[in-house]
Amino acid sequence: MHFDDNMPIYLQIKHYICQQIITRKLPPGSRVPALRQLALDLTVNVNTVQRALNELVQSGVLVSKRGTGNFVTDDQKILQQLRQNEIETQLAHLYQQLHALKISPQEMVTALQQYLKKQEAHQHDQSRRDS
Amino acid sequence: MHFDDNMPIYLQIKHYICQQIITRKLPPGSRVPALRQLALDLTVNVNTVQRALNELVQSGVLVSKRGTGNFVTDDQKILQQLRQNEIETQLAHLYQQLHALKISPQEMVTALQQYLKKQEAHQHDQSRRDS
Amino acid sequence: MHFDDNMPIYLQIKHYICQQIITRKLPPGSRVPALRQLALDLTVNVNTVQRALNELVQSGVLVSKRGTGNFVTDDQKILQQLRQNEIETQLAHLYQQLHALKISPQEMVTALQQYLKKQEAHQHDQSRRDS
Amino acid sequence: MHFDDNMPIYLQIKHYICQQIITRKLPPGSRVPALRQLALDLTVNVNTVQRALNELVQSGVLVSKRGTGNFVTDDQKILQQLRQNEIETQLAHLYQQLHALKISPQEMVTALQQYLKKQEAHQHDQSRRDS
DNA sequence: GTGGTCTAGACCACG
DNA sequence: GTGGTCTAGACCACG
Repeated sequence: MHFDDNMPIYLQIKHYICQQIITRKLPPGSRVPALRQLALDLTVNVNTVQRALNELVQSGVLVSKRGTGNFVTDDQKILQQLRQNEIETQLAHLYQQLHALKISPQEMVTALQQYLKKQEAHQHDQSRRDS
Repeated sequence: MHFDDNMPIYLQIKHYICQQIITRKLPPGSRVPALRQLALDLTVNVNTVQRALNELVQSGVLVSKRGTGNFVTDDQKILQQLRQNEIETQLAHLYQQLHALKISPQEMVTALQQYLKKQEAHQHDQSRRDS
Repeated sequence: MHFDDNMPIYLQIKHYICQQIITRKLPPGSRVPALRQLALDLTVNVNTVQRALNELVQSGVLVSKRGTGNFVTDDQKILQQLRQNEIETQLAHLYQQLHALKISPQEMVTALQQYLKKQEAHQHDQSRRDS
Repeated sequence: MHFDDNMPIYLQIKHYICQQIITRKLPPGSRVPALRQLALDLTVNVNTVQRALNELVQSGVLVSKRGTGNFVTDDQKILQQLRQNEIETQLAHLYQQLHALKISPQEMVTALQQYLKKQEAHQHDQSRRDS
């Protein structure tokens, strides 16, 4: 994983773990990799991972069991919410940014569609080159 | 203006000025408020503003004239590019984030449309309440 | 190192580090001396060195690793380019200056050759005197 | 004329006037344009021009006649020297820079020859496009 | 008054 | 210990 130097790494790790949970790479109730393992995987200091996990435990997304590790909550409500929040946050961010550039809602949608079309074309090229 | 603690202030200032330029609140060729004035307005240090302006000068968006001030370029190519870049960056960010959540392109578009519809409704309410 | 008062120190530092990189005194992938150490060695302020390093990071010549230091890129393309740019800049400068004095390209070459011959003779004298 | 922000403008003006003298655009004994006229031509403050002229008077290249203006010296020795100095300075600068990059004298000559050849080709293109 | 450079020194995130 | 950001404040060139 690659980090953006302009944002605290622990926040980026927190976000990364949330993504894993939302996509069920870390399913409900599953054990999160050990602190030190995560630190190794992400080539990051243990303290930094610790801080990210702490905040996730605080918010109830993770449940810490002393001596055995951290587990993804199996509370469907929290998990549902986590996903909704994440998506809404991203959409709100896009809206706010483009709105500040005086771009109308209709334009936002067409701009996104164009972007996705271009993206698709690129990946087509990519996979053709790979095969 | 209010700053996000999780990002360097000078980058936020840079971004803010770019928005002003894109929306023509700072039209091509116009003078950017004086360095010290900006620092006062934004209640940050002169050097912090300097750094933001400096990077914009480096990239050709602003032109610095010794002893007279900083001016928005009137090179339409650069200004066009600035706008395009800004929009593309935002779309790329949304795409990357939602893609990581395993959301398909079609879903992205419909999610955005729903978000915008909800947004519109809110503002409708807002304006009704205001009148 | 001694600085020319008629040019910003940070640019001179930048140039100095580029030379070290081009001549492989700082080989690809190697660690640049610590920020504070460089400031001590060059007897300038930390921020001044920072600014020089920052611009080299921006241009991809250096890579900054949080908490560990700055490293020379190992991207051969960038390094190659750096060398070429540096040489071309110097030649362009000479050309422009002598051209302004109405000196023809042929004369430039012979003038350079004469200068180098004289230089060589001097160094010969020097080494004879040293031995 | 266009100035390099990284060097004092008065030095650049001084250099510019020297070039005019060496190329006889300002012949020996001729009158240098009036202070205020120069300032207008170069779109520069009067004080800045003044400072450049002062230094040229100090070095004997210009002769100031109270109330009538500044004149180029007609002392051939000084003029000869001025030209020689200028050329030698430029060659010395190139040598010093390329030497620092561990480039041998022979390489310097061939690099210059290549640069001039490329330059010639460009100007050929240019003039063909102009006609 | 205007921007550009530099210093001294604080504080932060990360290792 | 390492780099990154920010502040306060000085000094300079230029207009």
